[in-house]
Amino acid sequence: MSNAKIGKTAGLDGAEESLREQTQSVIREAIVDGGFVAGQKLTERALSEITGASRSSIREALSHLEATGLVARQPHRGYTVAKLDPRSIFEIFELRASVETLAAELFTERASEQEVNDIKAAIEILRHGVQTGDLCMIRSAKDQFYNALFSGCRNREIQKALKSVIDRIYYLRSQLMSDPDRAQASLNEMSRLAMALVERDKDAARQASIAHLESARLALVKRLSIDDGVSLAG
Amino acid sequence: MSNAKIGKTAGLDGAEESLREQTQSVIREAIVDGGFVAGQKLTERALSEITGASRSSIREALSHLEATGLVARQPHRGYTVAKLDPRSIFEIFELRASVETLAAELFTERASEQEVNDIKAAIEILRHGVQTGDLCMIRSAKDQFYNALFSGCRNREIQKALKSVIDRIYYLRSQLMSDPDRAQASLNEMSRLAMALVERDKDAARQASIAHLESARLALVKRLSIDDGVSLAG
DNA sequence: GACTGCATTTTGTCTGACAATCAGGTTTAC
DNA sequence: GTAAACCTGATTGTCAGACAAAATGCAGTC
Repeated sequence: MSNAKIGKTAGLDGAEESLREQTQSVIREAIVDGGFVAGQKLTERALSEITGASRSSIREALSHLEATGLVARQPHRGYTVAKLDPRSIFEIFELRASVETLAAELFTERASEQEVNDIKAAIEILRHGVQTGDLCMIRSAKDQFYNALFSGCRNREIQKALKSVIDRIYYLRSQLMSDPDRAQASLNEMSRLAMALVERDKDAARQASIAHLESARLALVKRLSIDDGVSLAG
Repeated sequence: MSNAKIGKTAGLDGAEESLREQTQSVIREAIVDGGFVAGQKLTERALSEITGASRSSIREALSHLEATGLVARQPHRGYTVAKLDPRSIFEIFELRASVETLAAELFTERASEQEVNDIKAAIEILRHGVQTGDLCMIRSAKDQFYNALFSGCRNREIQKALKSVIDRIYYLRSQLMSDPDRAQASLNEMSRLAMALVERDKDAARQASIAHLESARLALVKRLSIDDGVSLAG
């Protein structure tokens, strides 16, 4: 009965993750991929059945995920997939605008040639994905882009901070990218950013990063039919 | 035997924290206050004896703290208080310089009069603490200052991000503040920042924040006898 | 002193237990 | 008919105890 779904992944990866970590990954991925939707209740028994892990491991995993902000706990009511109200989305973008822009600036100073090439490659894949409307390709291209950016800025704290907030809005991305106009606009913005990164032009990177995030935020706000003025106030 | 050290804190606080959360707080505070030193091993049995909680609760608490970066886990070797190498300290300050400065800027736009007054009050306490060399007072004044700043910037994401990195270098603060010169310098810098915040002068706040963090970083680096060039490279 | 083998400790995980609490439906009172 | 009171089943929060696997420490050997 136990280990039914996760198993030992015998010998293939040398990583040797603990069961709790694997469980955590399963839950995390289910959330960011949209398999678990925002607000959904996560009962320990259900997770136990899905993952095959015992309540102890599930609870440890949930405790970790709670700290990352992906799930929320209500006393005696258990865990739910964290909900993002418009206000939180605004706040996340405000933070991202600052940190991600810093990451871009640092990238221009510190990235290796390999990382610069990764950026170039990611943009090419992204372009192809947008042309063919392949959401999956778009997603993996963006992942690659951001991984190169994070790696190139040579700052694990920035990486951690960004990863955590991006994780939380990840599931909204596919919603946005399914709109071809937004996909095209996003490609243009990211291309501009990529060009600045490749040329190691700090100022241009800064501007492109800010522009991209602002644009993404507006698109999201529009998509969620939120009056920006309201979410700004208070 | 159980609940020996934590107990129910009967009725005083309406918060009604779960035992796991209380345990977490106890461990966290022990770390940031320096009761547990960096690198120290945290065995489950020892923590269990200290807090009175069972292994399950301890492990949940540790799992949460691991996510916040305060403790580190090594497979089959358990948890230790997270160690900060010079590189990480540098990275944290780089991140802080960006986010904390943003917080200061936002404060000038969004803070309530109450929060402005809290800043003023905190600086007065800080001044008094520095004059008398009372480290405890200095600490609580800085806590108050930062709480007001975080609250006034009206962005919980920024608050969370900053709290988490500041927690991790908290224990270094008292080391720095025990040097009267540094304490005085810190007071001057923070006064300048406070003045800008009170006058809601965004540009001045930005500059003061950057200056303060850079100065704090340099002091820390000097204190730890680190060649800045080395920690910057790579 | 370096190395090997065994005993002890610790981790990682599971199971089963139980009180407290919550959620939902049912009965009762007005 | 609605609202309050009640009961019941599910779920959480926590504990204790179990056990294999891994790490650690130590004694004895070379």
